[in-house]
Amino acid sequence: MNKILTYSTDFVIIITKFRKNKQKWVSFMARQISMAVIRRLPKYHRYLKDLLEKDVNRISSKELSKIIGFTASQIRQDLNNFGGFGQQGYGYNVEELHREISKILGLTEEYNTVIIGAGNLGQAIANYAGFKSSGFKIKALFDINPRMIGLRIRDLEILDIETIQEYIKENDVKIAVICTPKEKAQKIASDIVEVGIKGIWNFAPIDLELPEEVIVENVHLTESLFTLSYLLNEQKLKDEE
Amino acid sequence: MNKILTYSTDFVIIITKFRKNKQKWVSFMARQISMAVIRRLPKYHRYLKDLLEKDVNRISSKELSKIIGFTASQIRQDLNNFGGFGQQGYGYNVEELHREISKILGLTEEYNTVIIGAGNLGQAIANYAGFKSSGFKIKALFDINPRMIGLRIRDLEILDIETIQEYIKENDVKIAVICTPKEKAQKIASDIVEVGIKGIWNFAPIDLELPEEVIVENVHLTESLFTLSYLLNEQKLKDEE
DNA sequence: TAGATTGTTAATCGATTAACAATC
DNA sequence: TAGATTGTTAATCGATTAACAATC
Repeated sequence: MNKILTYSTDFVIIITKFRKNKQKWVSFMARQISMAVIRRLPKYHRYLKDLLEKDVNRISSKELSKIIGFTASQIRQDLNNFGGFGQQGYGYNVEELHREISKILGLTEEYNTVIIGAGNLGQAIANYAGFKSSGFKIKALFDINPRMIGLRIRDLEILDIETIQEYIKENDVKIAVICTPKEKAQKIASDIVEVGIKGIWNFAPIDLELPEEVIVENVHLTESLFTLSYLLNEQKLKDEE
Repeated sequence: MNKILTYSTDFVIIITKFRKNKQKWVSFMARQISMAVIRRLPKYHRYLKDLLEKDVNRISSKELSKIIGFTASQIRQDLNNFGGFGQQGYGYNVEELHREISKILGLTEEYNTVIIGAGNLGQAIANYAGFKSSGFKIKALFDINPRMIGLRIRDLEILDIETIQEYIKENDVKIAVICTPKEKAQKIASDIVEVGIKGIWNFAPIDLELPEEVIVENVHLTESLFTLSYLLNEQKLKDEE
């Protein structure tokens, strides 16, 4: 009897905590969302934004299927992982759905961010417009090359890599973009995680070894290029038949 | 009887054609290799190169599993899609396997390549070292901005986008890297495919609509960044529990 | 109301993992 | 030879697709 009382008290606490926030509730229930679904979310976000800009205000899974290329069934399954955003007989409200997916993607959260490596790629990313629709705020670049230190990319200063740990602590930086050569990447990653970095957007061609609670998203350009190479070769063999 | 004769003649021709090239034979048999497998190949290639550089000359699927993070079973399955590269009781010869995967990836094929869009990203890619281990030969950059036309990035000239169709035809260009704003990407892609482009490495945040025989490999940076954002948010909710 | 379309369960398909005979 | 490890078949797991009752 005592046990049942305890359980139901816990249950009331949980229900109260999440009543006003369905997304948190769903996350708490934590039927782990598969990476396959997660990686489709940004694409939904992009297509919904396009629709918004065309002043479309409602869309059915069937219509969306036609433009985005997933099956209608998959679209409904995907969205239902996060809540019932649609309405029978009507479909989905484009603006609402876009807003909800923004929230699910965490685009409303802000993160102080630094770019490590101020070479061509680091500079390209510093100027990258894609950041503006996210909560990542670029604060500075870091480089090892004395000739670069002190220079500015737009309104961002290039700082000495030697000072990065201090900077991260003092400026509450949570995210880093790694654009260094692969030889430097692991050491730097370990160093910055030590002082509070929670997530890394990694462009170095290496698989970083870090504590599992640190989120690493890789952009392995070589792997993408080699995949292109494979597919070209395959197509070529097909043509020769 | 006639039919059987015909069949067996065909068979002899096929066998003869492919006797010396197992990879072509396997491709011809065309049990379609899944994208999941294809996208793992560059990672095998990278880890095998690392092993080569460390003068390791043999490795078992079990050992490789430990460093690359796929199961030993998956490694053996993956490799066997392309041929029996291993030896019972011994494992795989690192140098041979690396060479074979290079061939499978088509890294030995050469492709004249152009970069379209000479902004930060286009320049970063023009300077990108990852190309050197592939067969993609960058010949020129193209831009719409008159102030950029005529400038040089390393030893590459920036040419007028207006002249691109002509250039592609005259220089036997087969591959293009698209680094333009998304508004320009579709039009340019259609234009260049018209004059012989076979493959596109697309950095514009749009899904290009092109004939199905054209190979498109997308690098959608925003989608990668938004995935990072999602995972950070998820981790945050976990921490708050 | 009738038609449309969702949310959700069940069926199918494909990819990963396990197991083991073959063999170096 | 005995031990190790592959290549490959079978079992499992997970993701996608189909179907349909609920309901706007």
